[in-house]
Amino acid sequence: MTTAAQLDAAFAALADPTRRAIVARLARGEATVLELAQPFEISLPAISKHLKVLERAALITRGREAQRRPCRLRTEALREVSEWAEHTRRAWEERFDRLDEYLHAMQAQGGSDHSGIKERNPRGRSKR
Amino acid sequence: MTTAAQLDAAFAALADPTRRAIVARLARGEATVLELAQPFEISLPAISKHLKVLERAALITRGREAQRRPCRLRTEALREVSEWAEHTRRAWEERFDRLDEYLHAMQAQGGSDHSGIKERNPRGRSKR
DNA sequence: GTTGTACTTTACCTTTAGGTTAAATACAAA
DNA sequence: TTTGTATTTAACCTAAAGGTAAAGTACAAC
Repeated sequence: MTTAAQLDAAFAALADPTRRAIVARLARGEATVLELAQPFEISLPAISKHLKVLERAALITRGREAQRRPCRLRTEALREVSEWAEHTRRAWEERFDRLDEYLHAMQAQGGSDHSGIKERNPRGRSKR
Repeated sequence: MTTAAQLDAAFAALADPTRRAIVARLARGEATVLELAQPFEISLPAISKHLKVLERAALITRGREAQRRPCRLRTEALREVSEWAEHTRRAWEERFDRLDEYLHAMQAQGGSDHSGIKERNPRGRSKR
């Protein structure tokens, strides 16, 4: 179930470039905190905080292996993010298709659109 | 071209729930500032600021129609966001498939994985 | 039980994000 | 040219985000 709060937490977590880099790193496989910290110049506590944010956003889970805390990516939240963006984008493009048809119908009978924005189809000519 | 800065701006812009709501509203069609502000309890200057953030992140464009500034969604940035999330997710799932195969090979000859995280395939059994 | 390793927590600082109200701008209409 | 409508800019406030250093916890190994 995609609660609004879930999406919210995921987007907020991914807004930080360090956190996105961590997520990208984890996509290549599980890693410990020290391993994740290594590419960055910030302190370990800072990394620790970032991981906590990612965990609360359900973007990662943390295991335990002796004194290490290996991190693993969770895919659900990532999928929700991508689906929200795709769904929103598609909604607009479909609407645009309809508007496009409408405008051509209008143009055929000499109408005008009054949009104030210069006509510029973001995808070039509409498919279909 | 997907510059890191572009993605960064887009994710940062979408981190705010008000801004995501505005984007979702715009997916249903062009709207003026007043129209966009209407569902929210915050002041007009606050909306204006949000729109500026969205514009700088290239998530919207703004036209001009007399004293109105109709906003229109741009799809490129949204696509980049969704592609980043999908790509990252897929990278992990593909890696997981390989690990999965490896683990089963190990299991077949009596090995152990030492991961510290309880085995739990996020997608159920791996496809292929 | 002391030492080392891998973190996390606490207490703190500084910057920025999101909000406000009041004033400014841009244009239309009377 | 005054008035109204739509929106932005300016000045300001407050809370939260991201960072730090220093102390605390957990576990392994000696």
